[in-house]
Amino acid sequence: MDSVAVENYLKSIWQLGPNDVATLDLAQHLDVAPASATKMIQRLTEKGLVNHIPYRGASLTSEGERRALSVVRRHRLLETFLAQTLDLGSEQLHDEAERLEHALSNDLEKAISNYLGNPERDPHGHPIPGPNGELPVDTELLLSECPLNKYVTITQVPDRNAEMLTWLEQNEIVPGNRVKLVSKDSFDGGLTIELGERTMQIAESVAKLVYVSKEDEI
Amino acid sequence: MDSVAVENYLKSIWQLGPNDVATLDLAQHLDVAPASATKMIQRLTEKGLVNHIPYRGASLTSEGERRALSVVRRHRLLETFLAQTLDLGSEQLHDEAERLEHALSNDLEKAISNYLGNPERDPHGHPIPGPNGELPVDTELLLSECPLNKYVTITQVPDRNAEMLTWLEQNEIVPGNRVKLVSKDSFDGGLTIELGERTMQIAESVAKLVYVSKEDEI
DNA sequence: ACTTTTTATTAGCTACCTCTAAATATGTCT
DNA sequence: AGACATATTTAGAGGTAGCTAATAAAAAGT
Repeated sequence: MDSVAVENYLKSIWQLGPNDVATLDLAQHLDVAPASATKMIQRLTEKGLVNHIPYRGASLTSEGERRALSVVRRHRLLETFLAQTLDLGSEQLHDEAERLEHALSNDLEKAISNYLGNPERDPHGHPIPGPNGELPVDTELLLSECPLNKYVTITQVPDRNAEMLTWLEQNEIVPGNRVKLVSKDSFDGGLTIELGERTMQIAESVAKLVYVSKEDEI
Repeated sequence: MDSVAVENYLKSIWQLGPNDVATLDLAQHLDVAPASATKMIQRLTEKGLVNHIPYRGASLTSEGERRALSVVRRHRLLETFLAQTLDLGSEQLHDEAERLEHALSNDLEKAISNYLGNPERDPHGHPIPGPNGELPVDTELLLSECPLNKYVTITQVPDRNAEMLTWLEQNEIVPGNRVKLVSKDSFDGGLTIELGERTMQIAESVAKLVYVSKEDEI
């Protein structure tokens, strides 16, 4: 089994991918020194989990991706499980799953998935990879890039930033709700959206993390 | 925070205690080489978690015990939580809790305890230490040492050996059930007990791991 | 094209936790 | 008491993962 560190590196490379990931980005994402990231990239390359072109970047091999998706699956199943049983703040969910994901056995993963009815989305709307790493083809688009004046349904919100998540929730930007993109400010990239009766502004940096779907399927 | 290894050593010393624990016993309990146990005992002594008299044995300091009990609390809360939500085989519970206990944050521990109504026993009847390490005074006695021909209530069964646990369950030796000790075979230590309508034999080695209570309180 | 800045890698060190093999202490048996 | 067995510790080494400081490569600016 992969160590906690290895699992975290694989997951981070997956999250920052699928393009070649820069060492500095990876190091910052994991809050380690760049030299540590280089070292680990080399170890992972050795193990055949990562392709690395020195001074260029790193990407996952198919085996590396398989293992990364296994971590993501465990993470999202745990978020779903904890959200359903305990009722924790949405922000807390992520942190707890982050710790527990590395300690989840195959059997327990199955038991949890089963208990939840083998869900395909976690509470933030993120798709849960299947047991063998299958991810549904993503027909969704970013809120920042969706057509103007058309109602769309929010499908995914980011879960990594507790502050942002709280803000999104307070503004009812949660999976399932419908919004309409009214205008894009070409100057600073800010977006104006209509949400129920309200009209509000949302920064492009945030809109780039929210996925929506034109169809009603979620 | 303590590492997984440190937490496991502290927990093992607690389980094998409260007398001085021999290096070899500790090593076997943790499935490591004796030299590894010596090294760790020295590290723990350094940290003030263990008292060690070389060539004699190791025991927990009060701070060491506090931390050990915190691990035990997390373990038993997790067993209770998993037993209540998922329904896993009783044998599986222990193994899963063994992994997850090291990844349980304070907040999640509280949330789980709260969700369960702050239970005082896990599914095997073991008392769950309080948040500050309080353990109820144990008024219970071993099945192997209880008075003859008196009905007693089973309060605790061991959880560390899956095989034994299955056997105990099949024979309805589970917390809550009442038994009567009919006779002790002074030759090999085997015990004859009455359980409902049945009479059966139980080895002393097993009876030494089962606790019973004379009163009805459990 | 050359210099500067940014990014990445290497070198060398530390801590943690493990191991085997060798040395030492303790306990037991005669 | 002396010898043998058992338990414990020390010595020495290896793997993982982190760090800082120094070096090297790539990208950007003038």
